[in-house]
Amino acid sequence: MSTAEIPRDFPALKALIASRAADLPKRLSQVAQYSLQHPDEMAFGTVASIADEALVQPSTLVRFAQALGFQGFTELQEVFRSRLRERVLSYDERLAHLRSQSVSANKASVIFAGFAESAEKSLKELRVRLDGETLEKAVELLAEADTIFLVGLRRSFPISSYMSYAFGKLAIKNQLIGATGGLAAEDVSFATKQDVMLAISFTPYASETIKLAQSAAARGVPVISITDSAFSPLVPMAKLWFEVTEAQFEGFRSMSATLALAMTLTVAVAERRNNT
Amino acid sequence: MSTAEIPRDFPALKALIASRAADLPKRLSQVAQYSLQHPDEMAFGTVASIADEALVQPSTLVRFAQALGFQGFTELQEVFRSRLRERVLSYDERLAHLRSQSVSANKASVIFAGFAESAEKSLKELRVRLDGETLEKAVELLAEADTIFLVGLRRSFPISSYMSYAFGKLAIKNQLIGATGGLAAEDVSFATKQDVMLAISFTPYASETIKLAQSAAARGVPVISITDSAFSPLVPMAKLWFEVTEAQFEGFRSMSATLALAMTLTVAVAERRNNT
DNA sequence: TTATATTTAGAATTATTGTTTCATTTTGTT
DNA sequence: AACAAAATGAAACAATAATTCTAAATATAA
Repeated sequence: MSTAEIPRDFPALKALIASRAADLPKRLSQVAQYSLQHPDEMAFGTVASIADEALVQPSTLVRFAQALGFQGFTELQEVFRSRLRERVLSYDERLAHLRSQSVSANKASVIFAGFAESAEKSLKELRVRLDGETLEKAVELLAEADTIFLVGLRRSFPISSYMSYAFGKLAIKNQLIGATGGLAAEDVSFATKQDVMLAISFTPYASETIKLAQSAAARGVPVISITDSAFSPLVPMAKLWFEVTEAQFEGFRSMSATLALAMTLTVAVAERRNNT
Repeated sequence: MSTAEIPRDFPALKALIASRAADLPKRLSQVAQYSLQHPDEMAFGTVASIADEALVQPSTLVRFAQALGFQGFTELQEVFRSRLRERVLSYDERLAHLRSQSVSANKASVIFAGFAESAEKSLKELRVRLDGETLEKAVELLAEADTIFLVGLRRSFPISSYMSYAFGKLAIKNQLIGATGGLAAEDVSFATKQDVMLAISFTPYASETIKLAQSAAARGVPVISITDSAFSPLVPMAKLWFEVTEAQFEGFRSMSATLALAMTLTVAVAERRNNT
């Protein structure tokens, strides 16, 4: 153990824990992980309460502290507490810092703040707008589908690919269209009335998405659309449709609200299927 | 004293103390003043240490707490502690509340609220945690890269595919790995020291992502990681790394914060290139 | 001024909490 | 498979800390 430098500030402690965690015994590395994931609890809790939550014995916490070079748990806890003390202070400092910088220098963090802001705004808006009944109907329709065809290109592709991944994990049959290049039209031609197509597109609407949705609808395949306005070309042929208006920043639209809706549909469909 | 409402949150407590301070006995109002001037000490200190600093007897602190309607000092201290973890706590509480609902009602709109909530929590947390300097360095590194290699599978694939799309629109040379099946390792083998790899992976880390990042790093390709903990296997070989902890709901993690970070990197790199 | 009520200080008490010990289990090596 | 070493869990122990109690001091009212 020698007389290694014992960290007195949180960032240093974090680095130490992270580096040591791998070669620590099982329970101790379990504590290592817990400690970085629940730093607040580490700061305020008692040995017993923390041990309880981390699913270890109180003595393990003391050993953990000692393994890091501290005399006991109390000394380790002091570092976690210092983090909270500093955070309150650095809040004001951070703001002052941002204000002074935002004009010129630290451009990237300003951009991040902008994207975070627009994501939050989009979420807030969809919370208000999203119609519970449409949602229920969509879930029901998707739950009864044989195969779910997911269509989304360009900007919408992350959404459809995420849904495909999630449906896959939940053992729900689905077909992701457009992932592999030019075979989209052929893939979709297999869809029948027992299937459902979920089409996702935003301005400027990718023409291929629209064509695919139209041809599917023409053959009687129910289509559910996620799009950004009532005038969208994805609306007319849709059996059900969702309007999601994402806020934009620097010309790029957030996707948080759409993603939240996508996750909702995925999970809700899975639950619906399990309960019937 | 009657059964007045005992404040559980700091703002309410502050108001109560301020209003009562005047008509409290000398020592008690002395404590009142101290408590609002040193809320951190009130949160962390012991009865003895606080009494010492406030120049009163320990018992006075207990009487002060009781005069406000609390059972003892411990109960009062809990409110001061809550102030320091307030932000995070109230989010978790809300999520816990939603989770408890979803078991019974199982309505899709409840699920949506849950995902929206966890998205907002993730964003808020990353706002506090994201280090401006790391961000700047990452932008610089990416801006100077010849080709940007994007590695992200499974859950991270939506992120990397979005970045690939956005980089493409911004005319920044990039290579999306893993989109087309088994050629990943070969694609990556073209990367040189002039390129940069951006690797994205979260628990449970896709083994292929890790292998690709390792082999690239071993050949001297700078690697930037986006991952969810300091223990991630993507951290050791990374030149720079971002920690993004996404809140989860129903076993599915939000991706909003990661996406916001991805968009930030994309746009910031584009701007950096245009300005030099 | 005197009597009464209130407040306070300091010690005594009770409770809680951190630490240590030791038997047991697990892990790694011969 | 047997042994040694390391790690772990449970409980006992020691310390620390919160609370209560009592006597003294102070303020208040008659």
